[in-house]
Amino acid sequence: MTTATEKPSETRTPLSRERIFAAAIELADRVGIGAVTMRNLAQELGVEAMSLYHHVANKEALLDGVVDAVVEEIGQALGGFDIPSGEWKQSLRHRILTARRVMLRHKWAPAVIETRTTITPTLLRYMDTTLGIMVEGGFSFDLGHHAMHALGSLALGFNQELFVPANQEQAEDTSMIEDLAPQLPYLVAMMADIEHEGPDSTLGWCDDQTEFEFTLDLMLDGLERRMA
Amino acid sequence: MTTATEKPSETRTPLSRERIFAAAIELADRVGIGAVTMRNLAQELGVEAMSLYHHVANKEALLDGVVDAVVEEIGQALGGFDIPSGEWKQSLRHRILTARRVMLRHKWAPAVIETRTTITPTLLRYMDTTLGIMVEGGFSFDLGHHAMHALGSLALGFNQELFVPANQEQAEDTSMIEDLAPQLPYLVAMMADIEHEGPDSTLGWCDDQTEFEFTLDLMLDGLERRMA
DNA sequence: ACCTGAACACCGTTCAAGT
DNA sequence: ACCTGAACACCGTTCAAGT
Repeated sequence: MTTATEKPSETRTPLSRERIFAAAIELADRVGIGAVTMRNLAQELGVEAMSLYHHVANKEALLDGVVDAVVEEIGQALGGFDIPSGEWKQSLRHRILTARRVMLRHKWAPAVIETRTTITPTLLRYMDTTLGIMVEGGFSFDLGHHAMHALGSLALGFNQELFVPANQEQAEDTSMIEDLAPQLPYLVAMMADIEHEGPDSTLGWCDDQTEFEFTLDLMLDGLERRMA
Repeated sequence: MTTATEKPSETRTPLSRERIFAAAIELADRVGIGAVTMRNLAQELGVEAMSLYHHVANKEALLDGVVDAVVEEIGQALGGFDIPSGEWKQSLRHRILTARRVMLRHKWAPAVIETRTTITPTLLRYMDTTLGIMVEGGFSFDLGHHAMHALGSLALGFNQELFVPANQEQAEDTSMIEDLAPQLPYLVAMMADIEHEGPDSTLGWCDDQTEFEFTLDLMLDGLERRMA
């Protein structure tokens, strides 16, 4: 598959942190993050599990590296970590929507990012330029600081969706809601209101992109007001 | 310790879902969620691990029950799931800050909640009354629906803090930032700006409560504007 | 109806050994 | 310097068996 000649074990590409992280991302994209175990990952690389420990301290360090590589990918999608010259609000909006597109390629990434307890160099650079966009746009450091907290994971392109259905059957199983309907007048009324809009609307009608942009604009508008 | 007489194995309290969930919460509060294994939890209840499976289908169902119990605790802290009569913005603000106080008692809960893929009855009731506050306050169902998405985990009292330092040493280790300082002009300037405010300010100066309320008010103000 | 013990198929990781 | 194989101490869970 690769351009390497097929002579086995002759000039085997040596392991490296970059190769390991790239393989982990590829594996997670293909079979899910749950299947990214040290043993599986090693097999993917044609190596024994213990060989990985020569390049990463442990599994936590592996996941740190994976997150770092994903943020690097955001940087590439942005054409580098520069501060664009235009208006801050538009720059920030574009940056966050770009990050979101990268996250949509790696649906497992938000969950992994949220388990991290250490920051990575690439992420620090990403945070710095994000703050830079705001400061160059007229934010005080104090407001910029609050804004970084407020945007939170949104700045990395995801809004933690609580309770995404694990599978299709689950998404279509409304029996619990039907049982509880008398106790849920507002949710039931909301669903009725939405069905009124179109016959193909059901409980799963929410459009993620729309909701993401609604939240993003809610915050950007609020920040703009506080700046004034 | 309990009021039960000490006669062993005579009138042992039978296992129940409620007892199991309560014990799991107590154990998580005391030793962390990572130590809540089926074996440890069983030992805490004076029973074998396999006995738990007679009451919960598996570990996922256990965690679902735990989340349900935590939401129930929010309900109790609110004095029930009723819709208060006052102004919507104040009611919603109070509700969310109350949820936050409960989460501060169970610091592991946000992470567990974010791993859930099924919704629970108690959570549905909590969501319904949250929506109810907005609708009774004049929101359209459409705006209320967007608002539920926008508030997201905030409505349960937490704002996913990315990269909380795992320990004290890590929080005080600024060597990586110092190495990268030339590439982080805005973060460095922000830190300098804050030190200017007071000599005891460091990188860890952020006050969680303040940041939480900033984000909350940012969103509530934005929703108020969109309602008009 | 409820609980148990042994066993299975996994984990991440340590260690001593190979080349 | 880099990789390996066996082993250890854990997991969640199945199964057949007890009372």
